[in-house]
Amino acid sequence: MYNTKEIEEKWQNYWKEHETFKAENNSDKEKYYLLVEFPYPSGAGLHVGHVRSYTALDSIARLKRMQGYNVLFPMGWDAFGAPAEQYAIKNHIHPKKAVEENIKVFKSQLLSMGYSFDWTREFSTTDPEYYKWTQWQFLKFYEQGLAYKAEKEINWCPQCKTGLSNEDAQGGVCERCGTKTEKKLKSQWLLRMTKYADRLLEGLDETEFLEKIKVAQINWIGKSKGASVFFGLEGLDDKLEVYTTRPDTLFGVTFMVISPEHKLLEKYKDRIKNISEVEAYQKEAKEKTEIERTDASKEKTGVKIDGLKAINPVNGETVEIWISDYVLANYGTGAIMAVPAHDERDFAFAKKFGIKIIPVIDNGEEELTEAYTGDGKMINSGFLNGITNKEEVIEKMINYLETNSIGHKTTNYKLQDWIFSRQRFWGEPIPMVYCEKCGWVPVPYEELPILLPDVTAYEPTETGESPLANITEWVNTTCPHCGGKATRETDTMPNWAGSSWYWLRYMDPHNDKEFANYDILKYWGMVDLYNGGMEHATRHLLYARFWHEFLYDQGLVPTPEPFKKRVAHGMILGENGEKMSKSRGNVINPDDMVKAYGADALRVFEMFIGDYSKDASWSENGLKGCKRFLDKIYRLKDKVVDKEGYTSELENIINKTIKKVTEDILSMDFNTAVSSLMILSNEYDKINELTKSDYRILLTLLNPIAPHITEELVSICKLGNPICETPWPTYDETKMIDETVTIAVSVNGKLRSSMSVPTNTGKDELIRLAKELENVQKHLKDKEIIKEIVVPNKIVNIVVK
RNA sequence: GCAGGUGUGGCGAAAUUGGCAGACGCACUAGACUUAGGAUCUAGCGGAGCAAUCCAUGGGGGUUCAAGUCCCUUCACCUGCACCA
Repeated sequence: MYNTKEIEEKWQNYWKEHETFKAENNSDKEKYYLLVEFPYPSGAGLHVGHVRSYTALDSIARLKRMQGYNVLFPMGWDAFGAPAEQYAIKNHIHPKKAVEENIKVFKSQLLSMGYSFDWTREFSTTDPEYYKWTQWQFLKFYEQGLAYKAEKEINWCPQCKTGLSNEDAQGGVCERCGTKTEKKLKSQWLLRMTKYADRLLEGLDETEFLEKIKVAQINWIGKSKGASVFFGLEGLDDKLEVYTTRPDTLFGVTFMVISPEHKLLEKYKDRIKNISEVEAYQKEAKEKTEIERTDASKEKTGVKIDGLKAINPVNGETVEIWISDYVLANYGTGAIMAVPAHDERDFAFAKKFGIKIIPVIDNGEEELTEAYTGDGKMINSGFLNGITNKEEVIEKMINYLETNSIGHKTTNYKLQDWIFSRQRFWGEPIPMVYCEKCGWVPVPYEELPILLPDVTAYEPTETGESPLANITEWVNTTCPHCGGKATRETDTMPNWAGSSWYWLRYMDPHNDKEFANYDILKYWGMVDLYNGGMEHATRHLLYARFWHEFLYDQGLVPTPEPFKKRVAHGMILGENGEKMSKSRGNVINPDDMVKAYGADALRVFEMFIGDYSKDASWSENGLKGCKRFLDKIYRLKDKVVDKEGYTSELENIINKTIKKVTEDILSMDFNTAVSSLMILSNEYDKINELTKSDYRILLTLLNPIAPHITEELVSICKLGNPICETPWPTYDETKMIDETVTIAVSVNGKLRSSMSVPTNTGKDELIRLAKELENVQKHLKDKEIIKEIVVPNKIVNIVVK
């Protein structure tokens, strides 16, 4: 009937030649900034999941443009990092080359879908012109003391042979390869993200993120309020600091627990009589994976330290110190005061090792069978006895701690500083130089970018060093400070670095003086709508917000928060309802679908497939149905006669459909937008003649979702200028009023009949008409009418007894 | 365990926010046209019943003239986080 490929290429060329989708940096128009997460140009190419989210935002972009907005809808490539590097290693080509090839494929696939990206703003994070500014921003972090090098126990992936951030090692497994991570002590660059913990929490109020995304971020930041308490060490002029959220239970402390990594153990090695037992436990803990260690259901283990005892500062009692892996080294102070009566974990530990349990909150029971965590009257607690209000007790205790200098109020976060070093070749070199004399020295701004060398070996090394360490001619340099011999930092940045500011570069992508001009940043402001996967709710989104808040503090960007609204698309699952994967053999290649049914049909189908935010299973039959819908629209052209103005009997539904489609696309209810267009086309199908206006409005409304075929039909039928160059239609409320409405009539709430009456018929009249209906009379017979309810234009309900 | 979410035909889903449950599409059934049909058109399509009618939105209870929608309770599944002191 028609050749989709020909039509699609024709219009894709038209848009390119006419620069239809170019966003203007100097414009009087109101701006609208739509952002989709830029993809990794992996060897696998475009996924039908990409098609879903890109089509969604593309249709909004197209509609907004027609509504007169200056729309920024850019696309680029997030090409540093492990996937690109592994692809290169596997295929024995340089990552740079691999990235180039993959981008080419990816881009041609995106072009074939007809997306309205402004391609003049395209860049890759691996372009030296781009990563120059990533390095530049790192130097800013360093200048402000927010980038620092520290010896730190990090998550190490033995498979990838690189360190990972906490965010990349969630659940104790490497996010890339699924290998269980190990703990490894390494000197690392870190970004002081903890300094922004509160800002990252407060900033959420300025956004319209989905609730579940906000919750995920709040949980990850993990703010908790409590107190630091200093326990004395018996016979020593030293203290053991613990963090607790329940200082009110201090009188219930019967032992202390420190993590196996706690520095106290090294410090007082000589005093500890059972040091070999302690060391054996430390070794055991180290060899366990994070998963094994943090399995809450497993039985508690631990060793009592013989030779070190703590003194409870509120009652002077001596308590034993234990080590156990249920206390984590990297949270709080790595040490806890244990209150077995009121903490489940401490309770389990005390039961196992026969430690005494002293209740300090009265729960009314004789015997404690489990930790009591509720409210109650304070007992066994000295000056706190008798108080029942928990908040009051906590406040009293904190006051006591502070006046006696044995503790103070503190806030704690689960969020930790961002581990920013990767022992990898394919990443932005960290622009730092190490000099024997001067220590770590930043590379001067004018020397940026520090380019990655062109070499042949980029496999990770066995030693845990970056592959760059082997390239001596690159590593050896002079100190920018003293001019003496120095070496470059050989670790590279994590691949989250490039994606932590890319939306800013899109606004001013060719600027070689600054990462982006401030006035231009000010014009575009915040990203209005940012779409991406749920998997980035705590990582990319947290890093990006942190980075942006920092730039704001430096006066480099105009707003504290980067993204106004964040939405997440549901996954496209395989036809069998499982996640698409090569091993399951249920992967659908968008290229094949475009070839068989055309880009428009694929776009329509993915919008029609279901609720945008929910997962949906692929269905080739569903796609065929959407192709049939487009074919039907194509056939409608034969009914078009040379007349203008809407056919009067269609006027009502046309106006309703304009309203529905406009609202649905903007609120991302794409499935119902498509369905209302199907309904409209079904109406067109029922009549013999269509005016040019009738046909054009249908094509216009469908255009954001199916841009090629609709433009082609406007052109074939000579319906005027291309849709993309004309304004989006408005609707006329007065034309949407129906002349007659169908009223449902029920008796005792059960539907008995219905009637067609003029719109806005009065209540009394409706009741009168309703009672005349045969089936209604039948149900009213010999009954007493108690109540008559009328909802105008909707329903009549007669209640009888 | 905590947090967020979802339960509606054979399937994907709608439901103007308390007012005719199942729009639209898929699959299926019957028929028409056809050398042919993975094209098109017509009709049907939650269950039971010849019918009037009855039963149906995970289960149970409640509010109401009226509940998929509101309240209580319970079950199932998904997705995060999880020994965070």
